[in-house]
Amino acid sequence: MQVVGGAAEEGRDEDPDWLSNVAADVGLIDRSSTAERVADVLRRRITEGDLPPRTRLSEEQLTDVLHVSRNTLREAFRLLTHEGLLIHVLHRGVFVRELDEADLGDLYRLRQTIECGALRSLVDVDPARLRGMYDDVAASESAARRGDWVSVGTSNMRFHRDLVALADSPRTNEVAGRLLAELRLAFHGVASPRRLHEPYVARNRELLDLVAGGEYEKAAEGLEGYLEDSLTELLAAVRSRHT
Amino acid sequence: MQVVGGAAEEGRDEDPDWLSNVAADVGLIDRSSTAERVADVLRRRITEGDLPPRTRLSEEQLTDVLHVSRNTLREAFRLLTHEGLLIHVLHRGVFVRELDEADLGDLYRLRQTIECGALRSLVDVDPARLRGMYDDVAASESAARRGDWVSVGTSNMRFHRDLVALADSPRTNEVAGRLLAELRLAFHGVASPRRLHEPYVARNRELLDLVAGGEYEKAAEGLEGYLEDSLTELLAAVRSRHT
DNA sequence: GCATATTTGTCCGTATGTATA
DNA sequence: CTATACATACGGACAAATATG
Repeated sequence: MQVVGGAAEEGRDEDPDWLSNVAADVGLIDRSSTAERVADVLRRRITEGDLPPRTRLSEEQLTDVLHVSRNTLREAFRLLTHEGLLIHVLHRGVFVRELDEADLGDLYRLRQTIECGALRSLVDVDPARLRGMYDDVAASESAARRGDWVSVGTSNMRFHRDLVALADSPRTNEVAGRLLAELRLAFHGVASPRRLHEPYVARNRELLDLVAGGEYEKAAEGLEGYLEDSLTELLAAVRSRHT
Repeated sequence: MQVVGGAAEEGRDEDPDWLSNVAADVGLIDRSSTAERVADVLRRRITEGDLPPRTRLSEEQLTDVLHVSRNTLREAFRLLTHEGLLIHVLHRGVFVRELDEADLGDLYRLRQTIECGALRSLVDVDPARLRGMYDDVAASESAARRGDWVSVGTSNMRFHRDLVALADSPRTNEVAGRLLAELRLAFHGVASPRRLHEPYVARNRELLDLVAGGEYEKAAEGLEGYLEDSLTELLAAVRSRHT
């Protein structure tokens, strides 16, 4: 398919390790099946907002564009459906998911248990592991100064992903990743992304300082209120969009 | 396919609501696709222990037995792979997942945050909603008196599923369901299921009484220790099996 | 190490069933 | 009610990778 180009066209006897590493760095993951690469493309289009909620993904149309068979495409659909980005209506096809207010409430409640639970499970975090999160905060601050609120949102979400990752639990990471991906569905198409993201830049730094100081319980309590406020803002934003 | 038989053979103009309800009750859900029904069959075989971990699921073999095409079967594989019950090795096929000790530790840590988080989020649970859980406990006690430890394990897991369901969060339910399904992979093939399940029959009742009394925080704390003990037992059991 | 057989990965064409105009 | 469009499911085919001798 066109995305990976002629990477594995000619039958090299052995792909050296550095090759797959480079491919991973550039984002052209080659170790995966065609279906997963198709899913990667669609996931990006969705999370970047090119495919807004309620968009129908026609099998015929996409097989033409992506140059893959319907079977392969359907496998990609399955992947994304189970990530919550698509919904599958029997005999009607797949659509980009739209989140209603109940979904948002549910999403934030689970975020609260997952993220705060991750914080509370911490013991003696190596300060070196917080460097990435300080980078995330710095990226948010820089983007905020530029007024690039979409980028602020992106690095805020990366902050939360890295926060959960401190707990070193693969399954927790996976669940958190899915929640954050779903959340992006709600962020796109909001009238004022500034109100949605700006307040949390400073709060992220405060939170991170608490973690750096080993005050995990305090951090968890702070995060609880943080998420409640965030949900309130988000609900207000989507409500104003629908009127 | 043969599993659902001739449920919706003749084209009735309108299925009355009670009909689909009955179908759901009996477990012959007809609204699903063939792939999902195939996945249901395989899921049952796996969770019941008929297909032990490391078993390879041959496409050719299963298409013969289940009378479905390879494409349909592969869609079912995809579903179960994303539930964590199968692993998919590129160009080698799918295998029933085997959990190592790290998996078990990870699983229980996430269980702890999810289940205890669900308990802590409760406020004023309607006592009527606890009836199902009291039934679960009664079923465990009855099976324990019979010495049917596998059934004890089954109703214990149902207890935990219903416990999480009290929080009324669809996503939390889904995550908890997947965790419990994965857990069953580890339970089967254990030498002494009694040690694994018996101690928790009484503890389930204690826990439930705390919930009935509105002592959610106390229940959550109790559950933490409960799960730690359970993990210790489980690790000992799988270790003794591998020697 | 090599050649062969087996199995999976991918794609295509088609027939059937379902939803919507 | 009919017609159209589309998803569902099937079977066959070939390529690619793996396993086996």
